[in-house]
Amino acid sequence: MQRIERYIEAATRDNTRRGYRAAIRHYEETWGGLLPATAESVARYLADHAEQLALNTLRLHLAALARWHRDQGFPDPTKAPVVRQVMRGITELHPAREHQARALRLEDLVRVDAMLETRIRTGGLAEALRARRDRALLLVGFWRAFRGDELLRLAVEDVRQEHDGGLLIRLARTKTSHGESRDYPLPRLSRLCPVTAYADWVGCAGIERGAVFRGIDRWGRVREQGLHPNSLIPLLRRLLEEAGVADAASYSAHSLRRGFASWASASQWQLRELMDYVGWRDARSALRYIERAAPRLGGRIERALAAPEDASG
DNA sequence: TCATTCTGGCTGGAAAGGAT
DNA sequence: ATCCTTTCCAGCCAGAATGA
Repeated sequence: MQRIERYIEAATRDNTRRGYRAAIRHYEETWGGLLPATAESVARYLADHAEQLALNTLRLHLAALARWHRDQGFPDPTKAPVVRQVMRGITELHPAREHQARALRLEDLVRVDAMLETRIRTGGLAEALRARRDRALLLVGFWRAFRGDELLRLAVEDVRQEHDGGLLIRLARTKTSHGESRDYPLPRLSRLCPVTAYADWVGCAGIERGAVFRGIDRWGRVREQGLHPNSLIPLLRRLLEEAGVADAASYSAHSLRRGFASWASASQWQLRELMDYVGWRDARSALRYIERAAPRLGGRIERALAAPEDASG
């Protein structure tokens, strides 16, 4: 019995459970709804929050309510026609304006890297060590376009030296792959090299197993555990701020992933290449970034007009 | 000072479902 | 059969409080 529960537990991430719990609490306590709910009350609940909450949040709350009813063995009121119609109406009247993380530009990466380089050469022991960590974090994060959680979950056991001088990183778990792990190559570069930065950090910190990116206290002692996911954003912003990047507070952990994707699309990477490298299975995910680089499209068309060419595609 | 914890709200991405 | 939309759930972000 206990074994079953263990697997059921593992089927849903903590974060999802947390989100659902919050949604149910919101329905019951904040709004005063009764459970099990009727389709009409769910529709009213949605209408009452249509102006305050984002469309995606309403969808999340709906998913939580559906899940609750399914789990308790009640009919699911969220699938009723009224509810669907109300959702459609909200979509119509309050269209979502989604906010995307700001892409980190290569020139800003260069600035931060230069600053860290200086610290490594001239800083004190603790300062230089921290600079080594930050540099590895930044360069691996950017060139591999990892999500924040993937970056912080990285362990030295997952990293293998390749014959060509690059690294091969095995991620056992990403946001979208559950069972199987996947290998991501990390190339050696002539400048802003993530492989060198990684080796330098791991070597100097004497990390032989476990988390790659760890906390460092003010005396320069490296912790056993990895950095907490919530520490990444403040860390990154501080680096950008110190390097003099304008509007440092507007960047986030996802800016590394976005930054790489924007750079790649601006550097004429093909859609397929980008999808394969970053690990997107759906072209639309990659297209989002390419559309961001749309101003360049004009330039490409101009060039193509100026230099008539064959119609190979 | 450098980092973690907590929790509400939001975005992202694959797969299922539906329309044509 | 193909394309588009919806669903579901995973992770991202903010910001304040709290430690070592």
